[in-house]
Amino acid sequence: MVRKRLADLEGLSEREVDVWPARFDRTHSTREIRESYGHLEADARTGQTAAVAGRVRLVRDFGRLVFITLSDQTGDLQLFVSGDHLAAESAELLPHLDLGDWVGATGEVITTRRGELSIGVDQLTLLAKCLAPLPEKWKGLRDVEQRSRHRHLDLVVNPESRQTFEIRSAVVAELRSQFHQRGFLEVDTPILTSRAAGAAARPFRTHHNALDIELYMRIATELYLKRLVVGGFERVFEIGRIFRNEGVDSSHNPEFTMLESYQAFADYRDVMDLVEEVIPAVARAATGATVVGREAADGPSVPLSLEPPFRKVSMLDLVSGQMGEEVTLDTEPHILGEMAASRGVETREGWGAGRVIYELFDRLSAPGLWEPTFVVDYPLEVSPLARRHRREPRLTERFELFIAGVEFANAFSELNDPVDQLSRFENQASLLGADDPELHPVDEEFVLALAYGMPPTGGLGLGVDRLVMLLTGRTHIRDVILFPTLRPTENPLWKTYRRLLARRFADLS
RNA sequence: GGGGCUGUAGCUCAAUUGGCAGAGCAACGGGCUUUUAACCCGGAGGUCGUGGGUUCGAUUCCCACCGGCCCCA
Repeated sequence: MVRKRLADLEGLSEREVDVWPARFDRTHSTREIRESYGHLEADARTGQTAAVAGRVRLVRDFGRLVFITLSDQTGDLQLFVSGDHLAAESAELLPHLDLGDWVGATGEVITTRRGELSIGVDQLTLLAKCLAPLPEKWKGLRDVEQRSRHRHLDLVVNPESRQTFEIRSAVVAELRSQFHQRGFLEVDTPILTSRAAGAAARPFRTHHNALDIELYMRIATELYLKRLVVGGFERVFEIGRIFRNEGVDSSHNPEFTMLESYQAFADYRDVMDLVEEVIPAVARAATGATVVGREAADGPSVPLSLEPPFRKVSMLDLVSGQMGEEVTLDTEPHILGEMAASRGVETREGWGAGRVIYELFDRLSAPGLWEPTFVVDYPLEVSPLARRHRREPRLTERFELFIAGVEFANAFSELNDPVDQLSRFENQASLLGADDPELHPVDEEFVLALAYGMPPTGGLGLGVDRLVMLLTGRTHIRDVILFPTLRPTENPLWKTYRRLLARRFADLS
């Protein structure tokens, strides 16, 4: 097949047709044609000439008359190609036209007898040859792995996939706009760092040759951004790729996109207000609504409102409700341990009440949080970068936002006391165990920065990929990342193609 | 880490109680001037994921391996 299409191409170039033209003067997108002429009756002529360009998706060939469905980024349009009206050079091209070819078409805007808006083509130009066969036209490309692996084909044949990434672009654009509007300075902090810090996660390691040092790809942007607040940038944010050397599943990709923001003189209550404004604004900008359809695990799509105010509930109240009896930081550890064990939640020797309560929350309560919910006041042990709660020092001023059982945001009143911060870092060692791969050496530069004084600050981390999933109804993160991380494989087409293309290359030289 | 499912033509999928491998679309040849996933006729296309084992015979049964999907931890 490739051989035949290459032969077509050679045949055309021998007839002095430019088969790889450098440009084409398009006058209209297919959408513009539809918008300007969509109202026409059947069998109409407009006398208006237009030039459109796109990929050949369908061909209905009647011999002397050919209908072509042309597809560009904005939609589809029919080409009406009658042998009687086609310029001679274009007529030569027609028999060599294949599904998938990029063409330009010039002619009158008309409708057919059946009323289909069309271009009555008199000039047809090959813009680029499709040498490889496109996926099947009915079912397209279904296999989820193939769709991620060959994203270019997925985008050609699956319009809903194109739409997903258009929404993703709108989400990122609106996030950026929301933070700029509020006076946040957008910054870029290092991806290659000398130590991975700011989260509990395994980093990717790499090596810098000239400096001969180990480098780690960032697992968070948090510590750098807070150093900028120390430096006097009172509002900063970064939308950036984060890398965590961990497993891949429906909500985790080794590289993903996170927004982090920090604002001086604010606490976590202010950050809640911010999130309540930003999330609905982004939803409106990206989808036109603040209600999304979300499929329950075992049921049909249920509408989910993103309109504020969001529910606010403390972790202790939530866990108490879940357990059916009051749970506090003073609840005896063995009682908490029994609660966990009787519900199949594993705990470890030496965990304090806060750690066990967090585990109960994470395993039992969080998955059931359907409507947008701020869970507030996290135990100190699981929040090493958050300020102690102003009324209960064993808790922190921290919240996470849950929607449809998934964590979307994590935020706190930032810890700015360098003494407390250092002791928290050093306690992590005893908590995680000295050989835990998620344990990182203390970031000295960060602690020293705090020693110069960081104003009270409210910080936020927001998962961009998960937000896109929510707004597009996708349940797998790989559906919202253009090129998700995959095990490399050899494309079975490659051997054939390489041989054929190489032969053609040899003929040319 | 545990469990379940899965890999067959370029794509989407069948079939086989172990006996010549099937369809639609795409591609190829032919026909057709109003189609909408056009239609009609014809021919072609396969390392049945890889490697072993059992068997007269394995795509099918068994084992291992390589991918992938889902659920649980």
